[in-house]
Amino acid sequence: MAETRHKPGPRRTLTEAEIVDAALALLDTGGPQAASIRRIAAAVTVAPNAVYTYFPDKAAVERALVERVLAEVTGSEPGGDWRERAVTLAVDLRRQLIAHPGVVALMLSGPLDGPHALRLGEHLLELLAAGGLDPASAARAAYLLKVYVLGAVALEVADVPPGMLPSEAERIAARRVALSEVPAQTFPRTAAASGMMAASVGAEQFRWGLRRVLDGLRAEAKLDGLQAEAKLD
Amino acid sequence: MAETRHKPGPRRTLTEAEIVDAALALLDTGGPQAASIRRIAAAVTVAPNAVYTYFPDKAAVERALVERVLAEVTGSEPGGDWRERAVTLAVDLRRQLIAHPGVVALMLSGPLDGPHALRLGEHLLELLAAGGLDPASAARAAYLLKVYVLGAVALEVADVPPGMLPSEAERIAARRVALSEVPAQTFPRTAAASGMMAASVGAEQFRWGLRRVLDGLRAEAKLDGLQAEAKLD
DNA sequence: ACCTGAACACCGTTCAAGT
DNA sequence: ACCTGAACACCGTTCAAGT
Repeated sequence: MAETRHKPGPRRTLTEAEIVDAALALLDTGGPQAASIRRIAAAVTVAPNAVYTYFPDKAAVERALVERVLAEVTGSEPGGDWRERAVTLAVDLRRQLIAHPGVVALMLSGPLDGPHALRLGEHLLELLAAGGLDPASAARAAYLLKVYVLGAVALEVADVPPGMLPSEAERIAARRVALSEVPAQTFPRTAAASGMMAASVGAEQFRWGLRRVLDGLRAEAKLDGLQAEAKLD
Repeated sequence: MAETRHKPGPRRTLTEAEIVDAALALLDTGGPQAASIRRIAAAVTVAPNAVYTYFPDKAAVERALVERVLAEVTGSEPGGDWRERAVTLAVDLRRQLIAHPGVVALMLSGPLDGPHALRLGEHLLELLAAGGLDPASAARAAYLLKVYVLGAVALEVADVPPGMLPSEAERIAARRVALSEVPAQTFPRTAAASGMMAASVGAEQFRWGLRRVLDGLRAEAKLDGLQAEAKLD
């Protein structure tokens, strides 16, 4: 914490990683408006424009932020049922994204073409192929799973006020309150559903939905399997 | 187009709807950065702070924008298979959101609790109940369908550069180009999948994924049906 | 190459004042 | 109540200059 005042000149005590770490901390604690270039620079005790030595623009910092978070998603070990492996990967990805709600919006604001995004996509395709899906089915299945995970996380995170990282119990409680304010006479089913939904929002609801999606894919995979066998005959 | 210069004073020629329409046009043609309070005000030829007579802050304008777009989603008529009705509703919602890509980010940046959002949610619950799903199953199924539609649209729209409203063919071509740049030696499956994916992105892929989700729900619904019958015995 | 101070063209929002 | 001009505290980004 040495309060060193720096004159202009080469230092290179700063790293891309340090900047991204500072940006992530700001995003987590203060929401998107706290993750400005100027505040990031202040956090690493540097002039605002010094950031542009390391990143061409703010979009590049945001891409690095997404990659930073995706880097910590490991994936699943080979072997075993492909559906279980898919669940493991999806749950792991969800946990990481829920821990950094601000990053979810960044993921959906541009193409997911960074190295770690591609690595996870490749991992998923690999896993599906190992489960016996032909390449075409695996490609569509991987896309569907990506849609499910990102959609579920985005909706889960949408209610979270920026800068707050409440526990799952707190998020569920907050949702319960929000849904209980729905006028029951105009939206009776929505109001009635609020009680059941609130209890199942979160990891449990996520796993349930994921199971439904995988059930839907299983039928497709079987069909493809039959078609493949038919071709072999 | 009379270039009337206005002195301060009550006019009330301006409406909330006019402001929202102007904001939507700016968002569609220029992306999120074009939909600033100042540019919206300029579009309706008014001083920037005049907007605050109609909306408390920018977030309120954004909520109105979401409602404006959701208002045009009709839903499906009663009768017929509930799965077909769900497809109709989902496809209708997708078409409306794809036409206004900038609104998708706004939808995912806060709770979807506006009147039209609630109306569509209620419509979906109604449709599922008419199909024989018990309230608890319908609530979870509705949430899953919401996740799928919003996730699919968000991913589809993520690549679209702000301000461009390319045709579906153009978006498919753009995605093909983007995916063809994936290094094939490090991500072989992703590179291989690019060819198949590119052809199926868009409305066709959307319907396919929706069918998978509905297939997954069908198994669940049957199970619930059996449980309900068992209870009646 | 790396950093600074200063400036530019923007933001959202507030305030006092005019009708 | 509705609108204006002016101002405030911010942005992202660029530029010329220093080491």
